[in-house]
Amino acid sequence: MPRSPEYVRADVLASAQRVFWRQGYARTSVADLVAATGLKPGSLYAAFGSKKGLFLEVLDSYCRDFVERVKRLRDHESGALAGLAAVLDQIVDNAVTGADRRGCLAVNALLETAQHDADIDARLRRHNARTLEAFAALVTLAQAQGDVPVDRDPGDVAVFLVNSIWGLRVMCRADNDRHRLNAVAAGILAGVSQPQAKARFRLSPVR
Amino acid sequence: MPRSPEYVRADVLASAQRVFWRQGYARTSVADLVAATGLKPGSLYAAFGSKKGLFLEVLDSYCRDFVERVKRLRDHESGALAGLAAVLDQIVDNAVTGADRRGCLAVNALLETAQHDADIDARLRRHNARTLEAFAALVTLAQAQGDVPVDRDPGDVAVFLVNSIWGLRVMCRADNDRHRLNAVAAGILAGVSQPQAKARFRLSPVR
DNA sequence: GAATTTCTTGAGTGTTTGTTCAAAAAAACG
DNA sequence: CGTTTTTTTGAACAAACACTCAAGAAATTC
Repeated sequence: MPRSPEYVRADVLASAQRVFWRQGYARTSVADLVAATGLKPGSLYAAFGSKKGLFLEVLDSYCRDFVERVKRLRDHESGALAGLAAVLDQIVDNAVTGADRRGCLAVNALLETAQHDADIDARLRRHNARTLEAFAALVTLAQAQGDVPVDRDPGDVAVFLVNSIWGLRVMCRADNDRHRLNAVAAGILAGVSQPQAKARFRLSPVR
Repeated sequence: MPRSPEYVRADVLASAQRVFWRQGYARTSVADLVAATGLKPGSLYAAFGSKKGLFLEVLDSYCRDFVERVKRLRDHESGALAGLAAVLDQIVDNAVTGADRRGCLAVNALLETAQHDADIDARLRRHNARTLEAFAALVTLAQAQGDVPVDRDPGDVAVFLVNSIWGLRVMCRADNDRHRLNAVAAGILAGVSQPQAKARFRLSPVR
């Protein structure tokens, strides 16, 4: 007896993701979403509850895909570290050619919205934790492959890596000089494959 | 014959900065600014032209202060690199204690607004360039002080540094684990003081 | 102290926002 | 084909938005 929806949920999410990614959360109006998805307001609200509900679902699928891609780096033919290098390379290349100046949806959302919304904040913190785990596993593999010194803590290397990549996502939006961005990528890889360094300065002063 | 204003422009900018910093550009309404500055809409618009005009002036003063602070690191008593370490330390400490979860106004604006506004974008690109210059000068000094290998290009080290700091500004908003953030800071410092590394992977593939 | 110029005030502008709802249309089943 | 159930539709809503303006207040100059 029931009528089945005409749209495919995944398609709607993909369209909405494009708009949110390009414009950010606040600058995307429901009218924009209506235009992008082809769904009228009523259908959108029946399916997702609210603009924020739709955004949360978009964000979830983005984060899932992201971690999935990181995990897949383990299978890179030239080794895990080479896979990582390829990713950095792609980020730089996209930034320079201007093909993708949108940065990372998760990073954008973290800075734009997370502080004002507990739901979004919680998701992004969890995403960050999962990303760290995935990178730590990647580092462990790279150690087994002889590309990362075994005396280094995989968690420490992972957090350095993720930090650098978040930075690259920001830097790409203020600078598209290939030489400079390549220097960053090279610095990151060097930082990963160097041996454990002794701390030269006290890092947690008592206050 | 003229009447002089009752407010002090610098005070108004400082109040507005606090609000913009905490809430971002889009989430800050003119009503918020009226409440924070004490100026009624009419006076605000007479003085700054528009909400965006006020924001641009706030952003300019923030960027000026920021670069100024970086330049002042040259005078640190234990050397330029130690000054840098102290800054990283302060960022981590603020993030952990929760005293300052606002991040960096410039980074926030870059991700929230720059792509949609040519004026803001231009300012932030210039700010990025000036920041890179200031850090490069700092690196050159640190080389003279024996804390950074002299075979490294100061510009390359500077862009690595700035990239890492932008990353830290992002990471701090998704994570406030002291151990992890300290690992990042240590990784950055190690990355700066290590000798020139040979590239292990090709970084600019032809496409 | 009168004249003049600027600043202050706050109600009011039209627009855009996210969201709702009742009616119409369409699919699935007996 | 008719009944039932769900989706689709688009007009309409109140709230919030950035911004304006005319009138009154205050300070400086002559």
